[in-house]
Amino acid sequence: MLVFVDGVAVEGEFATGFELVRAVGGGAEIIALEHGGQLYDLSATLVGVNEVRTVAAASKAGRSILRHSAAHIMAQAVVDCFPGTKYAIGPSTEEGFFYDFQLPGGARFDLAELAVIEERMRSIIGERQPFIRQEVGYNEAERIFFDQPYKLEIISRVRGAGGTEDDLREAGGTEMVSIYRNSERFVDLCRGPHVPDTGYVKAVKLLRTSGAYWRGSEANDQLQRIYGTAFWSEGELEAHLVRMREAEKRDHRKLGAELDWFHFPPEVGGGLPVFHPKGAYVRYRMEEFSRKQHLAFGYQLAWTPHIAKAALFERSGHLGWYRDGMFPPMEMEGSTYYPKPMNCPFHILIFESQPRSYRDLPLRLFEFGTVYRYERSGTLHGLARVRGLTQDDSHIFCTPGQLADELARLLEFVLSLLRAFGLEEFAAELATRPDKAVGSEEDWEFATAAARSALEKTGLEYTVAAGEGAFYAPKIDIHLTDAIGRRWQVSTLQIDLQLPQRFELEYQSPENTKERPFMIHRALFGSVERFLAILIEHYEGHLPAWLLDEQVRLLPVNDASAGYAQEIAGKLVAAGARVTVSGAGEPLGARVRKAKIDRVPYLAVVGPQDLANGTVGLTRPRSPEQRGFPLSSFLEEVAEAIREPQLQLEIGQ
RNA sequence: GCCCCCUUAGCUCAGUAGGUAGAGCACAGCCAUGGUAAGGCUGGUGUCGUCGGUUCGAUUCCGACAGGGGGCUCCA
Repeated sequence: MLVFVDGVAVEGEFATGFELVRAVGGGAEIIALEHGGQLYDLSATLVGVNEVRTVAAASKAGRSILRHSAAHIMAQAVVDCFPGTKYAIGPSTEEGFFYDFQLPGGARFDLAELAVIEERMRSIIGERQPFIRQEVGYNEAERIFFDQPYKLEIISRVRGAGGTEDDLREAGGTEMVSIYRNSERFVDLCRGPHVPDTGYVKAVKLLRTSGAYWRGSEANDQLQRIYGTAFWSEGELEAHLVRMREAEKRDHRKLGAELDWFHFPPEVGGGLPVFHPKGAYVRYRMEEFSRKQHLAFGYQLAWTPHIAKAALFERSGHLGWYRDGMFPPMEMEGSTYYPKPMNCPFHILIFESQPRSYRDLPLRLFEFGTVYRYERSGTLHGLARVRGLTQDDSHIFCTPGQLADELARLLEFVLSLLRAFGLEEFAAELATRPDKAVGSEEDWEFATAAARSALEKTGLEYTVAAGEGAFYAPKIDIHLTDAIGRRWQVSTLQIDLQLPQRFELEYQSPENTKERPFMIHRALFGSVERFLAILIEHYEGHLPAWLLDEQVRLLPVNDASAGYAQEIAGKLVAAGARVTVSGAGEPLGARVRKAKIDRVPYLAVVGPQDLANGTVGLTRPRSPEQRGFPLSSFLEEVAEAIREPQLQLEIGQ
């Protein structure tokens, strides 16, 4: 018999996955099989199956099998350590796994107990308990789980022919349910698949506890959740933990406070940052640079207020579809005003303030517009998720014929501006028509094709997220990868089919007819606040010198060197640098330490020897110092580092 | 919004088995003029997040609320 394994024909008859894996010369790198769109244990029967795909241990699916198995091991450990514990559900997640429990007497886990549970898990792993799958009827299942109310609930839900995806994942089917047993003591309702035995889980770590309601509803029991993660090797786990610590070190909330850049006064309100002088300076540089580039690239500036009457947002549709995301209304002189959640309606008013000709198009409006959005308190996260944010927002009005080119030049502009901030790794995502969408098929088709051709023109790697578009428009999202490999969504380009229609926008065509323009919404940084957060984390607080209010700090070794320091400062200032001199009021070591904590990009110690030789003692971020560095080279290097980046653009205006 | 955890000096944190608190850093003054991540001495610093309850007495115990953190959820 011929069996197709990953598309390759193999001669033979295989009772189980183990036999097949052996036959194709595979080993532990294959952890499960897939056929008929389902994943199966290696121990599952293969009789009558003639086409399978192997699931690599290292693949995403392979890792979630591992982590799901680790969740079972954790549940067994918890039941061992806390007899009488009821266990609920325990899936794998993006980065690990969790399991929800109800401890006897409503007890909670504490951190010390996690270590005990982890220790117990290691001994279960050491026992190499096999994961044994069985299919049993409902009555049998109810007998097995007689003292597990959550499992019984899942069984009865599945039995009632209902059952959610989660229920099915736990129970495994609607005729029979599947269970996994991996010792006399522990059995769980589970669809699987699992690793062959507990010994496959080479590295496991419990990370934190939190509360969670059964089935996510506060009307239900309150359970205790433990999060953990697992890997195929200690090395991978260690790398993951290092990455977590690294991310923690880069946390922009911590660095923001340390650098004295911003904070969130409770008196102002959650998600509403105030920027201190140094942080405000960085913002100012980011914004001025961006404004300048926009002006050079054919944009015109716009400026619009923070609030507007309800009628505007009714007309734009925001009150219809976005009301829950808006700050509540204010009354004045019999009118109702709302803080704006977006800038587009205002820019549209500018477009329609006068009759427009095709000669006016494309009309590109640009604004740093601060918008206010209601984000639920639990979702706020430093500058990355706020309630008052400044979008570097633009709206481009163009003819249908201009759309594809306009998108292409826009993409290139976006990428070159992001590159100017030292970011290098990008990926795009084209989000297409969702099921629930407005507008004609033809319009969607046209706009999506324009987006696609723009992406292909720039050669940017992109994926298609089918059905992920806004209900009114396809969009292109730009993601960037930071210095430690995390992906952040930044820019978004949306081709709007709806607003021009709602506002009945028109322009006069060359044929003297009235035509409807296309509109492109575009935020480049996304929001200034969030982009700053990304920069802080990407650079670990060491932002490029051209953005900073203090670029050079000079440290005279003693008072006798103060004159030399002042002389150098004068030259640097003349070259356009922002310089401070930290005089000999305290010991040099202390001043050096402070400069490093403040992350000043250029730190120059000058003393009598430097004065005599025309040198400085130079320290750059995260590099060893260089003593006796020639002053002239230092001046040149600083002049270079503080220069604003130049955009590399192929498409002209 | 929901769950769990946390909230003591500007910051990081200790502490009181219920009798109104302490360290380091920071800050101020004086001394020290120092060659690359904390020089020395002296000094001031707190409604122990807020409100309520229990108690002779609450920073400590209980409750509510606020703020922060970790998750969940949501993100046209």
